[in-house]
Amino acid sequence: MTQEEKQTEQIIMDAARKVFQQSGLGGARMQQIADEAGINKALLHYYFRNKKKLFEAVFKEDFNRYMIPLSGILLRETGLTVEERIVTFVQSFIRTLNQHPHLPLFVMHEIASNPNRMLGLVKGGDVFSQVGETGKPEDSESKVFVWQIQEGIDEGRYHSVNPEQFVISIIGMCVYPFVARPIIKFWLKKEDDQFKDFMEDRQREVIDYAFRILIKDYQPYADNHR
Amino acid sequence: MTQEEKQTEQIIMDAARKVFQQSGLGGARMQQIADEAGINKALLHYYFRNKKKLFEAVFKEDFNRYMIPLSGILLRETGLTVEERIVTFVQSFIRTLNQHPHLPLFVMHEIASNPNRMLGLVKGGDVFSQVGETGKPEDSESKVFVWQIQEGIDEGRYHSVNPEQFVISIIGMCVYPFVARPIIKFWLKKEDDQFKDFMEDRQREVIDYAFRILIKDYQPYADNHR
DNA sequence: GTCTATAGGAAGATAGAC
DNA sequence: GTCTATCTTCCTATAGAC
Repeated sequence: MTQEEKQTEQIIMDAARKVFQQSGLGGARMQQIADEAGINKALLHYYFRNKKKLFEAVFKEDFNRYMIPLSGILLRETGLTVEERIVTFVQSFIRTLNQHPHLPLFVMHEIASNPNRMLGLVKGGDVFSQVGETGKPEDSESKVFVWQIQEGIDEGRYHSVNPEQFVISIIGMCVYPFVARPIIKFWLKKEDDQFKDFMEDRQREVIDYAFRILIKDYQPYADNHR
Repeated sequence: MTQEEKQTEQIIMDAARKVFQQSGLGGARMQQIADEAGINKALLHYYFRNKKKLFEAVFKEDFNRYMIPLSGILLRETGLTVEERIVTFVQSFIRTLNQHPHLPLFVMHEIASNPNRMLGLVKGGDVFSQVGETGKPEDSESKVFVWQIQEGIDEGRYHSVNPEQFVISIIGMCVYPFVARPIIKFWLKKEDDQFKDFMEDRQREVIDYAFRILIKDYQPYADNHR
């Protein structure tokens, strides 16, 4: 693949990403993508054969480049403690999504409209995939975090949360504002810039919430200084 | 409007809802809706003139019947305390969405793809709408909950959270699992029934989290009994 | 009110020149 | 590799019979 090919291919994918994120697979128009890329409709087919293949290329790239690494912070075997995972995850997650605010809704919507095909697409580089034995058979690597939390509960350091519910809550607190972005912008009367600032502040806040939910003697720094 | 008209109209809307929720406005096909309703394509146009109008009817009904009342529990002036609001909201919300799991993603996605038109559609019965003076001018009724929380913080009963961030967190913890339903089902290896049970359990858990984030001397019942 | 048949147009995909 | 022109398919929407 020459340098020029890669460049055009990338221009097309960026244009396609924009249109697909706005309109979804069904609603997107090849003409609109071509216009956005400043090229011709026929060229889209030259590079990607058809609309579905173009979509899958975009989706796969998004999922693998962003969703997988981010989930990995929380779920994969990394040697991090529970607390480190939470801090790193929340910060990386919100910062990344602040750069790509349309990503979550796009990914969620397309997975929902065809779970098997979409989840099938990303198998292989998948955080969820069943990998080798970890001494805890019948379960996947993606449960390490869950076990770590359970351990802390058993040792009496943590409140007795349901680890799976807790994980979903952290992710939810981070993702939801982006999914509901237009509503929140409307409710809080914020423009794009202000929303971004609001989400920057949110990092501290969510970490604080997560720790307060989980850790038994948690005393946030802010409590004595606000 | 006769009884029969209303019935047919409702059949069409139910069919349309199903198809729109699965495919979005752009991806939905009038033929598919007609099939789903067990009637003819032409009849759709007889009742709703065109696709866009049919879509708007469905969207508006969903939003007004479910989203507005639910948000109202949390946000509107009702005489409830903060604690009562949280308990009622989380329970109603999760129970309702357990009946209509596709609702949030549908609503969010369509608002995102055209915020002005969609948010315009629901103005009037809107939780966000600016209504009469409440003694706190320049702000809307939908901020009552925020003020209540601020009051509790000032009185030293609550931790010093950012009230807006806190509200969004509660909603996020409730909504996110439904938005990410296929992924979560996949990750936790749950079927529809098990997911439903998981969400039933989640009610207690989220209320617990919310209280632990907010209330200074919160001692959950479960802590002494698990 | 409900159907069949079809007009009319939009959008994906291809052929072929350059 | 990139374009213009065109084919073909599919879908919305309407006309008109019953």
